[in-house]
Amino acid sequence: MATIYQVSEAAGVSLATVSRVMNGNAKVSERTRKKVESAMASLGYQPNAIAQSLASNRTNSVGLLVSELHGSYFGDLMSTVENVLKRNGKHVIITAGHVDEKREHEAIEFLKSRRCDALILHAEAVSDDYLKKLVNSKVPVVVINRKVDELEQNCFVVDNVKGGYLATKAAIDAGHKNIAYISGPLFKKDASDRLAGHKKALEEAGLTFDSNSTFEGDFHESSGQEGMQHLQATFPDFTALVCANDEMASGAMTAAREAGFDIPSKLSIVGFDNVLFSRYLYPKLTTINNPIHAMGEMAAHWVLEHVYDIKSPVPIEHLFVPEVVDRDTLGTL
Amino acid sequence: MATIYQVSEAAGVSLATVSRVMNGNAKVSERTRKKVESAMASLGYQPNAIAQSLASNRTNSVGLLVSELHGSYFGDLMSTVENVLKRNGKHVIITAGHVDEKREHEAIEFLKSRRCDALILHAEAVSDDYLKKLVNSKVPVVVINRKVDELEQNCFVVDNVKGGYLATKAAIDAGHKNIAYISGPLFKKDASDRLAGHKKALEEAGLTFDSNSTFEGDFHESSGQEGMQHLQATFPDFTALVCANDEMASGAMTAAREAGFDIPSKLSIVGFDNVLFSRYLYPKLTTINNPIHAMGEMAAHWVLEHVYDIKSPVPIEHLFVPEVVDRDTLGTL
DNA sequence: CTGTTAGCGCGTTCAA
DNA sequence: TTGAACGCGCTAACAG
Repeated sequence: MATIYQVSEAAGVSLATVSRVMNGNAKVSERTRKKVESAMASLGYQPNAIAQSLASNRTNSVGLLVSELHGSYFGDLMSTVENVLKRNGKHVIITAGHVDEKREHEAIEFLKSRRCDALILHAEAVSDDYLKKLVNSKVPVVVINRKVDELEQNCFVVDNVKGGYLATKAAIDAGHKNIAYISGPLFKKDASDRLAGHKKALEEAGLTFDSNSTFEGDFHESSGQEGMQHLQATFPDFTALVCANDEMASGAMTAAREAGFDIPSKLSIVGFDNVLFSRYLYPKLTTINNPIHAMGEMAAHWVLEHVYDIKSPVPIEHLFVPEVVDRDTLGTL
Repeated sequence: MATIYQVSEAAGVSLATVSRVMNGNAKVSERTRKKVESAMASLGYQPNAIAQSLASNRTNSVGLLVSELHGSYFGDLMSTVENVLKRNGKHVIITAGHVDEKREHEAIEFLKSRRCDALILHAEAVSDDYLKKLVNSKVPVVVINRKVDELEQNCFVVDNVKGGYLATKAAIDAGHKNIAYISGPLFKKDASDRLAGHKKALEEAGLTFDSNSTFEGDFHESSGQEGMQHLQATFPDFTALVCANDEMASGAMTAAREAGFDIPSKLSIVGFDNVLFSRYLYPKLTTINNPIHAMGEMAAHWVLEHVYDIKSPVPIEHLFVPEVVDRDTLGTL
């Protein structure tokens, strides 16, 4: 690996001059520029990003924390964030927190130790206090899918209460009165918010909420199956089932079929998130769009604007509104 | 951000001593270790990984190139690689090449500029020559899902010919004689290999290959739909359809249903890859297991062993064998 | 066991 | 417009 020093020797100029043509910030005469450039080319010179970072205190890379590296939801998130950042010459360093406080913490510390210029976090397990400290430290931070008090300007969230409301409202509008619900793990804010929206829609329609109509799942497919089975016992007459995410909806659909229910003639199902595979399901899942794509883009633009002085092409917004994606699993009664 | 220098001052020792307690490689007396550790704690010291890397020429991070950051296939790959590496204290830096020669090249150069200790590449677009040069340069490299001549020891691949063979063989064994095929883009080695396997199985069973029975897709869901429609015109009597990956199989299933074919009573379908969502499909997709998980693990172990001297718990293998995953979309004739 | 001293490869003053 | 010199924060000989 050639170094800047060898280039300077080959070009017969000083080290500083080579640095100047690399960064193009100071004046360099056309002639010396040519000399340097051809020297770089013939040596196959590539700057050492590590050394550049140490000297300039800039890494041109932003850290991204997700909960998992697999799954459509995070795939979409990583993909969009990387896209807009790379388009602007910035790189992304991705880590996974696995929804575990210790591991999330470690992942964030890793990103900090790599001196990322900014952090984009989908942090679920770490405390609000920790996030506040982080935001008040040197490194610019934004948080996705989590609203932290006093940090509104750093958070990008979807209105989960409204999403939950819309899902159940759609079922109600289709004529359903006995509506079961499979929630996510309720210690998670998004899960409890969605459930709150569900209750609100029920109430508004004059329907009473029966605690037997709910099952607490874990956002994974298998708990959708479990939930479906459980609910058949505790709340046998439901004609519609709202699930707090698409994975569980998929599991519920499987269980429903195994129990002999045709969808949607015998049972209607509504999901949440609108992940990619929801349209591959059969019947195609009616669900609530979680604008993860838009949130990821916005977070990336925030970073570009606040850290790299690259103005965002769109106004920065922090609250995103979900909407119903009407497909084939919700039937009218 | 406290530096090692401030810690040394606070602890009343030299800079080198602090370094020693951090890295734990040289002897340090219990007393001074305590002093240093408490100084580090009270200052909230965190080593600057950038500076460490520059000085030690070690980054403790390995670069991973995938084609896309989304999709089950790459999700699985990233997830497993990260898991085994992190378990051994190494970090992963992920980049995407988007199956484009220029972008793959840039992504790899980025990883090199970050001085990754090793590279794990799922490179589809870059040339064999480039990969050979890379392997012969300083940085250790392994390639996933691509066999490069002379680089067998650095490649981890599944036997795609055999996979294609098994898929079609399964259909033949179930009594099918008119078997259509939707391939991937044939300039890709894995796609053409799978097709070769298909032909081999046909031949072996005394069935003649009809070029009208094949449609060249692009591995995406939509081309599965197109393929299905196309084949109904060119090869109308097929009772089984083999697809070169699960996404296209999913698309074909949708198209088949829209055309009124029941699966599997009227039409059998076999996929390839066994990605996560293949079991969420209805009916659950019969497919060929692509041991991406095993390959990812193996690649990670290779790196640990060759670069970090951490012996692999399992013998390193380079060729993986696919197998049939028997589910619900293949019916007997 | 501990301290001193060179670098690692590069950016950035400050002079010239 | 260019060069010399210093420093970024840390590791790694080499002494002691």
